[in-house]
Amino acid sequence: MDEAALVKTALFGDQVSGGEPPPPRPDPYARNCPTRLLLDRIGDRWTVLVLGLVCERPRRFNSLRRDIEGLTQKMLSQTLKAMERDGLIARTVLPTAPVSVEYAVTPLGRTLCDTLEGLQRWARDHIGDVQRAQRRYDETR
Amino acid sequence: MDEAALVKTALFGDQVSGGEPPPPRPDPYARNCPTRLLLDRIGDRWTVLVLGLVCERPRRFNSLRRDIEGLTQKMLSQTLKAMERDGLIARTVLPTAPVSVEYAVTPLGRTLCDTLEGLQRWARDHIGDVQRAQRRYDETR
DNA sequence: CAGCATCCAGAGCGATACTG
DNA sequence: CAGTATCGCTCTGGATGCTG
Repeated sequence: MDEAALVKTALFGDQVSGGEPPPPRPDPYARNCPTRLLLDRIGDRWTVLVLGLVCERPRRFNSLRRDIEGLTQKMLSQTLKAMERDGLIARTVLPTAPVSVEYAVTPLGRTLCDTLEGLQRWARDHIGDVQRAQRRYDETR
Repeated sequence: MDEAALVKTALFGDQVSGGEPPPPRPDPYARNCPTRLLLDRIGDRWTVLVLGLVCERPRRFNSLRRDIEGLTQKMLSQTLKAMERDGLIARTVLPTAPVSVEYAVTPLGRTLCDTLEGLQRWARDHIGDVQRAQRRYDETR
């Protein structure tokens, strides 16, 4: 299937490469569009929340675990690993007595965090509207 | 019955209910924090993309279907319904020959779209950095 | 054209137990 | 403290076929 190949290979060789004059379609909504790639990474339930906390100040594993309600150890572990892989946070092992690990935001992570702040503000300001809309919709069923 | 579309939103019936005095903690990361509620709604694979297109100009069903690569009819249908419920888009049936339906952004939806634009810009500008970080990480395994 | 119904594979995630 | 490993369920979402 060409689609499989497309997803795997064209990732960033994207529309920047190629000698094509005008791309047949601009494809802002192609499988490999940056927005989609980003959403695949931060669209999960925990990444944004963890990033928010780590952005405030470096954090330890169990500190994060405690502060995010409902976040299990497994998911935190998994989330942190993925974020480190994405270059959003940096992991540092401190040579203390029972070993402690610190997670700090990277410069790249911080730029994302700044951007996400707009989203968080929108959520605070408008989630009420959304919920009202939902109730209204549900009533007319 | 496709119950998946209407994910039961205990949303605010959660801890907002009841007659509890003052929340012992401010809980910016509680289960019902606005950011989490928002992410639960737009964190899926399609909502943001659909919103982006509908924001440009009102769109018809199959128009959206064609322009978003890989989007199936089922998911588009599901996504549109949820977005309408959330008050982000409005659905209008036009009395044409073979019936056509238009989806237009609402004022609320537009404010969200404006906010999301920051995200899309970040994605365009930094997704390359993320991918480079991933490769670097994977190589050191 | 604009959907709905059904089937089911796989991802996501919580619960639990164990380790250095 | 900071994780890893495994099990099993739920939910997402793709494929396919049908309707007004």
